Amino acid sequence: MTTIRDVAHLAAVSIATVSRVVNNSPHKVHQSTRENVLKAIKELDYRPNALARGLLNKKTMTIGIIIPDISNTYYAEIVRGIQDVADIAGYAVILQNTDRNQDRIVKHIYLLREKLADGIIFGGGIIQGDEPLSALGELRDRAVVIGRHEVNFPAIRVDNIGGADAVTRHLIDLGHRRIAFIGGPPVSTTIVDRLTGYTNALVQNGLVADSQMVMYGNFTPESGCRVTKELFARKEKPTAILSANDQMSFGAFKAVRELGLKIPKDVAIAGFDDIPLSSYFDPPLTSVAIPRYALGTAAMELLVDLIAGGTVDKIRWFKTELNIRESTAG
Amino acid sequence: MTTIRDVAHLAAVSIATVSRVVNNSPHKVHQSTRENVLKAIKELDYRPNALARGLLNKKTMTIGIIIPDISNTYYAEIVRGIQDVADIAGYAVILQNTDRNQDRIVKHIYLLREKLADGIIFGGGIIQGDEPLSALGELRDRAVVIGRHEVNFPAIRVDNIGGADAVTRHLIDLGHRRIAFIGGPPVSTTIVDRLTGYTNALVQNGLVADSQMVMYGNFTPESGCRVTKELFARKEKPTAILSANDQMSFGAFKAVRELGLKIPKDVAIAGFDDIPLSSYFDPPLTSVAIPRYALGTAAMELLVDLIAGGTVDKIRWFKTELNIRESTAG
DNA sequence: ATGAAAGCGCTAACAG
DNA sequence: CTGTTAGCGCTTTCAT
Repeated sequence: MTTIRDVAHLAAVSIATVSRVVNNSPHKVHQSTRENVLKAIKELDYRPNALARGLLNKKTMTIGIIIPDISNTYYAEIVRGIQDVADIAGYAVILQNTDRNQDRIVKHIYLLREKLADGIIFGGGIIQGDEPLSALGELRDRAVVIGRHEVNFPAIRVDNIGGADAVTRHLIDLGHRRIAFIGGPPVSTTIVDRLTGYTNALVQNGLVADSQMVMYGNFTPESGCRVTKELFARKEKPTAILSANDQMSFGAFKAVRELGLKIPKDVAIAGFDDIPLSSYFDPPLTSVAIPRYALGTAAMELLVDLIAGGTVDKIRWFKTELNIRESTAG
Repeated sequence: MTTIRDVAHLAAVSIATVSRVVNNSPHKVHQSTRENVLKAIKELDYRPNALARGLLNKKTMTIGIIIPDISNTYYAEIVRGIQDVADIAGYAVILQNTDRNQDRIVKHIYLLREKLADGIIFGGGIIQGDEPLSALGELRDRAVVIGRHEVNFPAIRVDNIGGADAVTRHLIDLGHRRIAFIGGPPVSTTIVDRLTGYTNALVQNGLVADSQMVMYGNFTPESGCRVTKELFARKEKPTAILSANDQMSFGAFKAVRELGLKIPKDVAIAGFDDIPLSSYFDPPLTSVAIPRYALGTAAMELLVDLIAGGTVDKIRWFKTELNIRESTAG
């Protein structure tokens, strides 16, 4: 491995001069000296050691992302947004999956601290309790969260209540009165908000929020299918189903097909997320779109600000968008 | 930030002793001393600085993954596999998206080198030319690739030829004679292999490989839809379509529906990847499954070996699996 | 069993 | 304009 010393030797200058050239230091370096150094650098294929650098100036140009699961498209697109901004800003990104396991969250926070990450983004899932907080240490004021959390870090939030309200109203406007809601694990604030929006819309339109009509899946299509079948095994059957993500909606599609019912004639179905494939199902799915990629870019931009200036207490809201398709309409 | 020095002070020992305790060094440390140190560590919430460590022993416990696009499920699951193994082995993972841009690949390799990554995995896309190779420097023998590349690093490969052959045979066995193939960008070795398998199967069954029947999309459902419509605008229409990924198959579904044709009665459709939603479409899609997650875990295991022992020239093959569903069968 | 000290590769005063 | 040097936090001989 070639070091700054090797370059200094070859260029017959001191290591300080090499450092100045490498860092485009304001310190003046004679043009010819600079060229010599540059030539030596190229010849030796020299790359400054980022560890040594970081050790000195406590800045590693590395940030960490902590998310539940990268293989979930939702988070993957957030990460993509984060990455793209990080890339431009010159940050490397360390990715950590947690599977919503609090112990792993804490472990990963510590790891990021050891590596002297310049900042951290909690991309989803829930941060709760004191442990993660105390684990953060000096990273505490270099953290951004996406979503609604107990902690009050600068945050990127989505108007899930508004989104759920809008899609529920849409179903009500179509004449539906028995609208079922399929949630995910009820610990998620996202789910809580979507359920709240749904309930609000019902109540404000003079309908009863029947707890019998609320079921919980686990975000997979399988669970959507299973839960839908349960719903239709009741005497009071729904005429519309809103599920907390598209995957479960497609499970519902399957269940409904197997029951011999038609969408949207016999039952209307709507989802959340608006994944790219939603318009390719038959019928195309009505869905509440979340600007996932933008969530990521915004989070990283916020973090860059935070690292640079120490801005705090910012919350940036994102709106959802209701994309009406044939699974509820035509 | 608390350092080893602070701990030494509080525990009234030397920093050497603290280091021994922290690293469970074979060097004997008296039990009572050890306990004192441990107490001080806990009290100060001390975490060893990984940069300083890495600087000294040239080992950062960090590896890099270079992939085309994390928001693509295919790669996301590979990354997940890599991460899970990395996590257990104690490695942090730096993720880099390239969008198949060679300049970014090179830039990211350099970055990983600067950060003294212990190893690197090329998770997809193509590594070509000398530039990436020379950029690797000392990382050259700490690299693993997934897929078939010009470079000959230890590799994880998928039997795409066999997979394409199997699904094509399946279509032939069903009586199809005009089978179209929708590929992705033809630079991809994956696509080349799938096309090869398809062609082989045709030829070995005495059919002509009609170049008119081969189209190229770009992996999106939109492109699948567009290309399928083109196919059906010809006089010689296909009776079956094999596409290089499921996304394009679903585009084909849409095109076929719009043409008023029935699947599989009028046209059979099969894809590659077998994404989770494939069995939720109507009809469920026949698809060649790729063990994405296993590809990731295997790659990371290989890299761990490489870092540890310097094993080389290993290639590990993975088989595909043909999942027959109603889009081709009954 | 413990400590002192060298030095990993680099940057930033401080001299000259 | 260029060089010398201290020291970032840590591990590891080498002494004691």
